[in-house]
Amino acid sequence: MKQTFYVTTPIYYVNDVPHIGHAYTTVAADALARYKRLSGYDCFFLTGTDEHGQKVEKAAEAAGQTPLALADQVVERYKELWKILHISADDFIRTTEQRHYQAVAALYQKVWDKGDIYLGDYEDWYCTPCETFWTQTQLANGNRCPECGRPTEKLKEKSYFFRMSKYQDALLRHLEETPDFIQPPGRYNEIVSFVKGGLRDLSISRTTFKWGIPVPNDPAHVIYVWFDALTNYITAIGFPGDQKRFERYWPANCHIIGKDILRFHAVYWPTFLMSAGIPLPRKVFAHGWWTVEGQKMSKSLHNVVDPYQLVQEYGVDPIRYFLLREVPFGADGDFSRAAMVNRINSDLANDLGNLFSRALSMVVKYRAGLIPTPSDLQPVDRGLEEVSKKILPQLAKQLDDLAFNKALTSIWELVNAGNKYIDETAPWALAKAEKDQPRLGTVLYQALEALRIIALLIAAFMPTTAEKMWSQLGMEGNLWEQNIGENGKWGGLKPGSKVAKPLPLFPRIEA
RNA sequence: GGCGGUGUAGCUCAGAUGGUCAGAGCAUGCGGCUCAUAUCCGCAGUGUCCGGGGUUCAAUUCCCUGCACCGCCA
Repeated sequence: MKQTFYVTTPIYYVNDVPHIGHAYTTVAADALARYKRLSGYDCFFLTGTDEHGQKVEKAAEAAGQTPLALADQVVERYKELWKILHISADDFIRTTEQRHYQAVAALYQKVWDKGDIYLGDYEDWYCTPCETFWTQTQLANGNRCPECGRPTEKLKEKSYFFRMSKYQDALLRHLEETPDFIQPPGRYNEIVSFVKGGLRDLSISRTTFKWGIPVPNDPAHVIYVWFDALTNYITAIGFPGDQKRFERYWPANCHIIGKDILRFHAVYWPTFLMSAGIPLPRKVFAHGWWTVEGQKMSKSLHNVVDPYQLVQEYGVDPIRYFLLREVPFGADGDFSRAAMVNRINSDLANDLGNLFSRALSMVVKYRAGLIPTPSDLQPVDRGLEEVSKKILPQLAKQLDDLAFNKALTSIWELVNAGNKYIDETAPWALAKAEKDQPRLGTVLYQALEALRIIALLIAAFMPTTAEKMWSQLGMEGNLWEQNIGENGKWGGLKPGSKVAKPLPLFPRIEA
């Protein structure tokens, strides 16, 4: 039986429309999922939407429709974007689905049975005009509403609480025993110090709005955001009904999230699970934020990057490449047109695209498009193979660390080696002499073989480009049925098969 | 206010029990090739490794302190 790998994105809130930040998280998860599938794993990749809560309720009311109708529309936008970005999610979960109601109720019941839920008073600051509760820390100067600036008043409501404080020591122990539980390391330290600072019990229900999952034993309450939302990770793999499937994929190998929701994933979620007696996810990875041309992305600055437009302008694979190559996953990055154009032109058009183009052109020109049979290998030929042999194990490690930028840098070692190889062997010179024909065959074969392996290795990052390369190289097997370990070995290219006259993989962008 | 982190070539960053540790990519300049999307290959640089003090035979690397920026918590 295949080893499993379960990776998730957060579920995105339907009160927001998709922007580059959502795309970033999801593209990263997709690259990881694709890589794991190509490495022989039975991979399950989950994304979806978070649809409950007061904001959605109010937005729907303002728009004169039901919350669900509003959600239905936004959900389509997410689904459409994932299609455009070639996201290979295995499931798309919505918190409004029946299966999720059942899962949340079941989780709640387990925690309740453990004696970890009690009814208490929840105190917060209420802005009457906005009908919104704010925590003390969210308030503007003088306890004013951060949204409208008007004074707020302290209100009390009944709420069910989760005994999170009870799990402080257990969580701390788990953090100490599992230093890679939270990534990157800086975030781990933050969480450790947060937990050491003491955990308070957590309010997990509300009575001030209706749009949510009712508390099983007290339907006057709805389950508050995180208890509802986080549960999606177990809903989608069969909790609680399909125990067999659930146990197959749980615990998740990696929750990929933005750094803004780290605490909920690194503290709330593990303690919920501990209480319910469910194993903890293996890893939570919090990535950074993108600024835009050096500025924070915000609605008021009107600089929110629209992924649809981006894809239209630059193409899917260049965007995916840029997002994963430009910045170490976990660090913040700047999204600028100049950086983007530079990456596309240098790495994609000049290095990879041109390598593909020059190699295939020579096969077409000198060998009528038929892949030649290699003969005796010289040191320079073996040198190229060595590069490919070297980077394979590196890649596996880099992907395990979600070091996408390093992985791509490694793959580009082979791209660069390919260009250098062609330079050193000068096939155009070999083509002139009859006696050099066998040598020419070897050289062309080696160059093309490097490209075949490159196609396989970039497939997780740039699926469409990889497919184009694969088919233009005359490969018959389905790219997605390959195994990097097996088919990443040198010599998979079949002599005699026909290659196509190359079309530019990546057009240069004139700056 | 408390605790983490960061500060290295024009730009983005990598780097080391303290002693070939001063590096990569991009940008710049020069040379080479011509198969290729005017692409590729080679060569060349420049750096008070944030400031100050200390430990040491030796510190960019360790310690203290100052400055700047960032994160988490309050």
